[in-house]
Amino acid sequence: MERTRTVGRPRSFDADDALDRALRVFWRKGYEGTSLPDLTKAMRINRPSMYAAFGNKEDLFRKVLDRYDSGPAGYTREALERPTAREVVERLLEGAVDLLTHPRNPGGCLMVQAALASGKGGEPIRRELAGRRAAGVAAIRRRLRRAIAEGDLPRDADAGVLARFVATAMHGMAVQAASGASRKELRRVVAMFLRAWPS
Amino acid sequence: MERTRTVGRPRSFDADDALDRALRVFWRKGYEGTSLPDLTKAMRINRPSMYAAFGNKEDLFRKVLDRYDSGPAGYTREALERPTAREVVERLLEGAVDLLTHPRNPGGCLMVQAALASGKGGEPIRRELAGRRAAGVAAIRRRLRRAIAEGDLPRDADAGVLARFVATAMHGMAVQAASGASRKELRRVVAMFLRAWPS
DNA sequence: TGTTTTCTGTATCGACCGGTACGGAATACG
DNA sequence: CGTATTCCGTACCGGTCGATACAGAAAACA
Repeated sequence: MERTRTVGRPRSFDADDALDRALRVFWRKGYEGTSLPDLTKAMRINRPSMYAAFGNKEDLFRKVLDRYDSGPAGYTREALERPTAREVVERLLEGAVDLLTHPRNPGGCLMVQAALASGKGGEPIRRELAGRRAAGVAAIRRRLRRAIAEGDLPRDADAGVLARFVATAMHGMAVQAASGASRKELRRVVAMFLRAWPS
Repeated sequence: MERTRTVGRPRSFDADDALDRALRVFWRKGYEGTSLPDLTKAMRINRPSMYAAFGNKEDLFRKVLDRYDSGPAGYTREALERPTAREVVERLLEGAVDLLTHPRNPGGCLMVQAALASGKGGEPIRRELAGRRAAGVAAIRRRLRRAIAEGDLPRDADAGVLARFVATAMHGMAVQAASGASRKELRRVVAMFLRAWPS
C-alpha cells in the first residue's frame, strides 16, 4: 500500500488505531454530526496530523467506510458464500442482528446512521452511502440469481424482489436498533422474516 | 388555538402555507441538513418573521412533525381502526409504500430522513424522533393486543414482536425509498412481508 | 555535527450556523 | 389625523464549522 518512510520525523501515532477510533465516532454520531474536534479528540491526534495522514474529513470517512466493510460488516462477504439461499439469508439477517446490537458496537449501522439526508456539505457522502447500499442489494441479488439457477430457490422466484426484501429487513432493523430495540427482539423479528422466505 | 389579532400590521403570509413549505424542505434535507436560509427561502418569509410566527428552528420542526402526523402520515390512524389485524397491517404497509413513493412527496419518511444520528445541536430532535417512532410501535402493539383478544390473531401470538416486525418493515422501506426503490418494487416487498403474517 | 526531511502544535482563516436588535412600514383604534 | 401596536427587512451578533500557515521539534543522512 504505502511504502514505509525512513527519512524525516516519524509519526507518533498508529494510523490504523486512529482510523478505528474515527470509525467509532462516525458510527455513533453520523458524518455531519461528527465535528473535527470530535474526531481529533477521539483519534488522539491534532488536526494537521489528521489532514496530513488522511486528506480531509471526507477522505477520512471513505477510508472509514472501507474499514467498516472489511471489519464489522465483513460478515456479509462470508454470508454470501454459503451454499444455499436460505443459509445466505439466515446469515445475513443474523449477522445484521449481531452487528447492530453487539455491546461493543455503537449500535445501529454506520451506513444508515451516517447520512440518509444531508445539507449542502454532506451531499457527496450521502450519494456515496446510497451507492454502497445499492451495491449491497445488487450483491444479494446476484447471489440469489445463482441460487435460482442451482435450484435451491424456486425457478419462478424473483431475485430482485427477494434481494430488496432482505435489504429492507436489514435496514429496517438498523433503524430499530438506533431506536433502542434489543437483540432478543430483533432475533424474533428475524424469525418472522424467515417465515416469508420461499424455501 | 390562536386568537385572531385585530390591531397592528397584519402578517403578509399564510402561516399554514409556510408550514407546509417548511415540511417539504425538512422532509428532503433532514433537520440539521436544513439551514435557516433554506427555510426562509422555501417559506418565502424573512428570518425574523419565521421566529415571530414559529419560535425557533426546533419549535418549527416540532410543528412540522405534528403536521406530518395529521397530514401525509395520517393514514396510520385510519389503518389502526381497521377491523382485523391483517387489514391493519395491510393498510399500514401499503399506506407506507404510498407515502414513501408518491410522486408529489419528497421520497422517504420524514421521521427517518430527519435524524437517526446527530451532532450536538440536533440531539433533542434526535430524541424526539426516536420517541415518536417508539410511540408508533406502541400504538401498533396495542392494536395487535386487541386483535389477539378478539381472536383474529392466534392466541399465542406475540403482539410486541409482531409490532416490531411491522415497524421494521416500514422503516426498512423508508430507507429503500431514500435509496431510490420504486413503488412497484416496494409493493412486491410488502407482499413478501405479508407471507410471514400469521392470519 | 550540519543539513534535509517530515511530523507536531498553536494560532488563525473565511464561511456559515442559528438567533436577534433596531428602525421603518402598515394597520386598528381614538 | 394622531397614536399605539404589530409586522417586515436589513444588518449584525457570537459561536462553530472545516481547513491551513507557520514555526519549532524529531528523526535520517551526509
